[in-house]
Amino acid sequence: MDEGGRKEEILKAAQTIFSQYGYHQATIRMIADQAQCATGTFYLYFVSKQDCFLALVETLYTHVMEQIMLARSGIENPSEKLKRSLEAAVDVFRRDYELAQVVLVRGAGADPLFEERMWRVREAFSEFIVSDLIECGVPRPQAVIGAHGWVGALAEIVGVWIRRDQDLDLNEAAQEIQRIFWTAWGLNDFHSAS
Amino acid sequence: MDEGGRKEEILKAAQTIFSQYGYHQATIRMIADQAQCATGTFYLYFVSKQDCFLALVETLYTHVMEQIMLARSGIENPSEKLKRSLEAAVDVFRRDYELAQVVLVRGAGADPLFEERMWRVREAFSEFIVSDLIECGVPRPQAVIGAHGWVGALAEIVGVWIRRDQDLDLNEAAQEIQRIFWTAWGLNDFHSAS
Amino acid sequence: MDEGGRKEEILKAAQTIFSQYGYHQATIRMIADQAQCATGTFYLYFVSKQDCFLALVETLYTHVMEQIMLARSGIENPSEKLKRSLEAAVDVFRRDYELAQVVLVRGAGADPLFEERMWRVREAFSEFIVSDLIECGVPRPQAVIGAHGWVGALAEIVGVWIRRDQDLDLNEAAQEIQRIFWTAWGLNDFHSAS
Amino acid sequence: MDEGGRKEEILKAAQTIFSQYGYHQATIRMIADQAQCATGTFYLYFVSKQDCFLALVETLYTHVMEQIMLARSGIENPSEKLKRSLEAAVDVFRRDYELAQVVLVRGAGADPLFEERMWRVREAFSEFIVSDLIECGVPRPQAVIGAHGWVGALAEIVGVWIRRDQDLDLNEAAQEIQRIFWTAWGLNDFHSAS
DNA sequence: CATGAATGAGAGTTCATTCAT
DNA sequence: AATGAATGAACTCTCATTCAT
Repeated sequence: MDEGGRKEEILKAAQTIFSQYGYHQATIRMIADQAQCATGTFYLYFVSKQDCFLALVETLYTHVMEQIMLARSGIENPSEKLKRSLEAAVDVFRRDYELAQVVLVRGAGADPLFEERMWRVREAFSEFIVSDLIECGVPRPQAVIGAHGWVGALAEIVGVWIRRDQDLDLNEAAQEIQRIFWTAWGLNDFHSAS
Repeated sequence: MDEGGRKEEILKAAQTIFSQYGYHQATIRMIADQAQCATGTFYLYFVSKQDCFLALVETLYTHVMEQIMLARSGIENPSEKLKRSLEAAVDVFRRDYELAQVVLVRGAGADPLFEERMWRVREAFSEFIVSDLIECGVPRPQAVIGAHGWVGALAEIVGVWIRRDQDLDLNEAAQEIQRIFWTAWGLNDFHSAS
Repeated sequence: MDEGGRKEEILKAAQTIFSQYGYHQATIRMIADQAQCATGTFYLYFVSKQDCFLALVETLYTHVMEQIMLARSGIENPSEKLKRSLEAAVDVFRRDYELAQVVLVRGAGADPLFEERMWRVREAFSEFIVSDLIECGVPRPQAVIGAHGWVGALAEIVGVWIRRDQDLDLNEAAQEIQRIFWTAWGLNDFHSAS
Repeated sequence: MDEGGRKEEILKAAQTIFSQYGYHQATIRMIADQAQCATGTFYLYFVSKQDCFLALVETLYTHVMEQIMLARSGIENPSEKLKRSLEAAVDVFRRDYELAQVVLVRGAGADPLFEERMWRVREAFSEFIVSDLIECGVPRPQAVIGAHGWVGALAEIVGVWIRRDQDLDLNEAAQEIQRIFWTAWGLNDFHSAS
């Protein structure tokens, strides 16, 4: 059948509501209304409000990781891999606009539990970059700091993009950020991949 | 001493509680307990929970701006001004550890009102950087993106530093971030100012 | 039976509690306890405590107006219409003992909003009497004052009746009040309608 | 000295505040501000908020009774005594506008305790009228009901007068009410006293 | 599976009252 | 006598969660 229906419907509704109201302002009632179901139905698919929010965080994480893996497959050159990875991540944010808003903007101070999870995601993402940078010849200490900086820079850009209702070319901005870090590390094959 | 100021006591307590629990998990009762006063006393000094939180946000903002102004006074060289501004900001975060945590980490998704306020602060900070960069000869479009990226990178570094309980040299990291952006824009007087 | 209607149950409980304690001494918990439900349930049916109280005021108002309309239907003689109207009103108070107590006795100084509403009701009732009196040939200025006086006299009688736990023949008293005003205005068909 | 100062000042302030906001909306703080003293000072003169309110009720009661006594002194004719008593009472209300508002309008549903006191006052006033009426030859049962009706009618008129900000000739209205009851009881010396 | 009425713990907030100064 | 900062009990209202249907 067209199963996968109900839970995904509710997740979609939750995403919309959370992105609009934030975690605490959003109520189960709102989500249920948006999903056109009863509040009780929500609890058939999710243990709690938290559980549902975390599911969204996981979804974004999974999407990002999937796309990154896809973008890297078959590429040997480490700087090219890194470049494509970042492009893939930004692409996911651009396509999953609402989801990115929920996780990157609304999730931050919502709850210590989410923060924990979100930081693990960022950390994971950073370590990814770190290993690529090391392969590119950047010494580990600088690579670690640079990776965090890069993640932060990207998140800020995405945040600005979301807040300004996309009145900013996310791709262009992401490329400028990339150029900055690229130049700083003397990775000279920058223009070959554009 | 004499006063010490009841309001400051409560602000200090609020800072501690908010930094530990986040805005929504924190309760007025917790704050009052921490400040060793009754809940009613809290309301002698603050109109509401929100009001108190915003007061903390403003405090950090004021501290940062004060220190930046101080660091810039008498400096002519634009890249030197920029460098000192950022160092001053990072210094405030390092000294006001808890406060930075409340505002930068917990405040984000807590409430639409706070988000609004925090983004305005970040925006203000960015525009600061933008004007210095332009003075340094960076074209405006790149300056804008770069400034946002820089703010994001710094915030992330501070976030990591806070989360890891300061197990990271914040100064060193901030300098590495600075080096990255500096190099990317070809600002060659970097070492002359150290 | 089936329902009985949760809302009606709560209204009944509120009526009992309000009549006993007055608006401000009554708490939502008292009402919920009386209605044998949780406090949250109260808020499924009423927006606020005020809303619930006003609902009771409206109920009495509606009952009175309904019965008055019924009593007047098909009657031509203006003094007869007036007489029957007043009897109908008194009848409602006698039957809806508690409700009358809530609205007429407890509602007065409880809240500016209620006062406003209650005075509008009394005003409406007065204007009713005024128009009948004018039809009976009483000049408008006297009719207006007389109508207010009549309403006040009746309210006082009902108040006394309620306070003395009905140890007073309300009907008899109302008729004596009527006789007084009737005589004063020389309406001589008094006995023809008894 | 000009003692009698402080307590009377606070009573005056309380009267103003209670008349404007009603018993429950009024706060000790408001009264203290109006009296230009500290909240603690309030409690030097009154045991509680209730105590202060009751003092106002007593004040009005005393004023009314004093004036009535004065108006009756030396008068023999019972209907004349009654007439002058009522005129004296209405006069007090007219002069002590605010106080009348506090007691007659705001005090009603404020608190079971006040209601109790207020009803005793009204009862006392009624019994006054009753005894005069009996002297005038009105049979006791009718006199009792009539007296209550009269009190109610007067209170309503005063209420309307207060609510409409005195846009109504209170004296005239009171006289019309008097005429009504007078005529109803066949007291024919009405015009001799005007 | 689905419902949505019912729950009740717990939040923010107010304000009459006290008491050290 | 006068102060006003401090108190804390008690209130109204919210909303995540449950469960009988």
